[in-house]
Amino acid sequence: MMSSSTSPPRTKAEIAELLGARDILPTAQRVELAALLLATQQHLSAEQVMSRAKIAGLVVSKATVYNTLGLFVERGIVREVIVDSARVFYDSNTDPHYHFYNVDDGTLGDVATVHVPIEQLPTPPAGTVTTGVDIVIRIRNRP
Amino acid sequence: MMSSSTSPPRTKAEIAELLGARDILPTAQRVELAALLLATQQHLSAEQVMSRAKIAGLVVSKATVYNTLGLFVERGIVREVIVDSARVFYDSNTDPHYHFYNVDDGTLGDVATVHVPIEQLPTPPAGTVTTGVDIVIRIRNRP
DNA sequence: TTAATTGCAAACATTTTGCAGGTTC
DNA sequence: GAACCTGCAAAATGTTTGCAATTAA
Repeated sequence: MMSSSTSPPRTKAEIAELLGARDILPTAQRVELAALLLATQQHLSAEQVMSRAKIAGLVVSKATVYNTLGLFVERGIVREVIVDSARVFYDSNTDPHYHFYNVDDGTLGDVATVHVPIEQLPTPPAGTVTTGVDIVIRIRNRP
Repeated sequence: MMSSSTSPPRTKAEIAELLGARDILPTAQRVELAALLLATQQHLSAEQVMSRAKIAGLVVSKATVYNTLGLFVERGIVREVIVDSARVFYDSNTDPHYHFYNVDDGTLGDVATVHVPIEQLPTPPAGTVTTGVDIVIRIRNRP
């Protein structure tokens, strides 16, 4: 199984291939948004994605940014991070890991799973299955 | 230090006292909302609080529910739980613990900290301090 | 009586949706 | 050419706010 710690796809062809592998029709907007998102390991809100797209000269509407981010989450291209009721963050690192969330900045940082060794997980309630474990370490700038 | 696992305050006088201890003026709406919230250990969204208040025959506006929940969070009467981008949950259990989140139901369950033994926490980035650790175990109903 | 609180409605921010026009295979 | 995608604007959600009327100490 390939890890997203592999160096990011660089060419549009590589990105188109990556999208195709997840049954995503690689339209111009999707390829460019994926290129933007996957360029580095990062955590961006939808609004940040839009502003970076605009800065990069991309022609994408707000609706398409939201639709595309939703599709990318559904297909495992990026991961949703829920730490703040005000907005969703999209994480280009889909490998298992946890997060620091700076409530002063509104910025996210990665925490490798090895840094939070968990001895055991509780059994989920009867009739349910565990689909994931999210750990958020909330931090503040020191006064 | 008192734990919220103590049996809940029952009388309005007890609740008023509890609010007063946190420098919250115990108005009728606040006392009734606190009584509703603290009756048992539970996880309610603002909308659920409003609907239960209405069912209980309370006279409270939406603005007051939101203002009061915000105040209660700030003063440690209840705790915010962020697991879903669509709404905030308010947890009447303020003792340290983690959560199951059933994404099918939108329901929360408690997980005692002893059930997720963490050997160590990572050092927060320079210039920051850790203010809390949230763990959410996402579950789904078995197919 | 003076400050604090409430309620209503309007404002907000984020995200979703309907639909006409454009694109892809 | 059939299915799918995009963009605009409007709608939907959940939450916050301005302000006049009410209540608390």
